[in-house]
Amino acid sequence: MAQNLRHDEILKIARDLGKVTVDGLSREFEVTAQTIRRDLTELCDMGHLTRVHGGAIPPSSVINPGYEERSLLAVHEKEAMAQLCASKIPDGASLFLNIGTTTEAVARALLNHKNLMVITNNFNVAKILSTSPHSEVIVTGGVLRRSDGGLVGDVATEIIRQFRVDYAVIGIAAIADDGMLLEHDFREVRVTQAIIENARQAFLVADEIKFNRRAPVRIASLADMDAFFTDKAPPARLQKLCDDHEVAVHIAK
Amino acid sequence: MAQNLRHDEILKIARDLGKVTVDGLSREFEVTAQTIRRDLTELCDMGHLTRVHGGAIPPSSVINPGYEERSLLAVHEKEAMAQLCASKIPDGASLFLNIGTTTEAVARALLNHKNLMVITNNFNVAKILSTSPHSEVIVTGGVLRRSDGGLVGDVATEIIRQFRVDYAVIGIAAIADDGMLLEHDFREVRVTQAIIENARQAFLVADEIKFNRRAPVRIASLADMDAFFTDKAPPARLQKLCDDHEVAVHIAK
DNA sequence: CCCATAACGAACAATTTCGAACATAGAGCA
DNA sequence: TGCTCTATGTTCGAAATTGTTCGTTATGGG
Repeated sequence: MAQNLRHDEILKIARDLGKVTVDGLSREFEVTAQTIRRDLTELCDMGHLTRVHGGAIPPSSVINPGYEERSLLAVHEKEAMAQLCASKIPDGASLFLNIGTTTEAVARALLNHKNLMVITNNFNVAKILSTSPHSEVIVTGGVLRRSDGGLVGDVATEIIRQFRVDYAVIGIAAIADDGMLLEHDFREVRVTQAIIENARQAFLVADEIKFNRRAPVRIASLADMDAFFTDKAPPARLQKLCDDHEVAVHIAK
Repeated sequence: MAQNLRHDEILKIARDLGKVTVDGLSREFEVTAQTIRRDLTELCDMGHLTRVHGGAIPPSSVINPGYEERSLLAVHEKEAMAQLCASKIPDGASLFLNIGTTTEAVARALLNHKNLMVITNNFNVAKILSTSPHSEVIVTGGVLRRSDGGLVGDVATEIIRQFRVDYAVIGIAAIADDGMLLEHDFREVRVTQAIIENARQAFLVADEIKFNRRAPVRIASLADMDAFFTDKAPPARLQKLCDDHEVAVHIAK
């Protein structure tokens, strides 16, 4: 990885000005445009810049601050899982969707459903579904957590208890070996538990990554779910747990 | 993924000013209007802006179909009012913002303030302010009303009562001759009243149009406000009411 | 209601930028 | 010295962007 002399400087300029141009840099460093293009190509491959015609800009500075990278992880798998999950939810159903990028994917997959009633503490889910004229969206209150669009706070629990819905669609941070569902933030525990308690059926949606992750806060057990949507066959122990507790396992594609 | 050198900057300008014009941008970037039109078309296709005749505005109301068709003129006046109102709110303040497109404009004008704490039952306001890393946003829960992004429901009142903030920024549907502040939906009455009660100062923001409108539900009186921001001098009777009750009247431009 | 004006979008031409391939220069090393 | 390796310059056809023109469509004023 031969770090180029210009690279640091280019990044600095890009951050200062919000952009760099091939032409400007080639004059600045007194090299040919082609050399600058090669620099920019490398910097973009490393993810430090985004290439545009005529130059480059810092990666998605306005388009979607920070959040995008995480949601880009395994887009296709998430999409397929979400579609599968959505296909099990009929038109006219009422449902909860909790915090997490996975549930956002489900929200997108539900855009063409009709007459849904969706209750969510996920600001992004509300944003997505608000574009569909077919469904009613109810948002729980709370502090808006910028990192993931979560609405955090106890009021959510109260609002959720006012409903008794058909489905709960749950996304989580990690699944332990023994089937424990885990989250990072203890404030979400009660909310998610309330969601599970007040739904007739609970669907867990979690991609393979969650099998190998850790998180500190215990929310519930995989055994409490009615269905489990994922993208790869789960480890044997989890599969057995599902079999023992009659949790339907759906693997996308 | 057809990103362009100008796109990022156009979005920034649109967010700062609440609008962009084809003419203004073509001068700014020194390219022809047609090129700017192409840029705007792409940004709109990606959903980052909403096109209007002569320019584009942030899609703060993807939800609100009527709003998109309004002319840039109205946007401009609202913007001036909003800027004026925002200028009276110091960094570090806590405030309520209620439902209405006017308060959305104020939210945009507040984007560069630091360390604000904003409590709102306006989904669009939350969306706008969530892009700023400087402020904390708290949303009340409720049913998401697609027509204007309002969060409707009684929980809002409860949440609001948990706070005692510095400023309440109130937008309303109409002002009667005698200074009554009016709304269309009775469900908003208690929420807005709670907002006024729990703020040290109440700011009313309303453009000229509101003087000549009618609405059925009484919320409060202009006399209860501490300041009134508008874009044209109000009718004599209202002006007198303000004078009598020490309501500061601020007329934009 | 009609008209003048501005804004719009499509099509085409002119220009700029891109990336690949190849050439060149200099550094490091046996 | 002769060799290799890397960074850079050069050239050129392809692709993308931009400017121009023109007929169509909104908007605001009489």
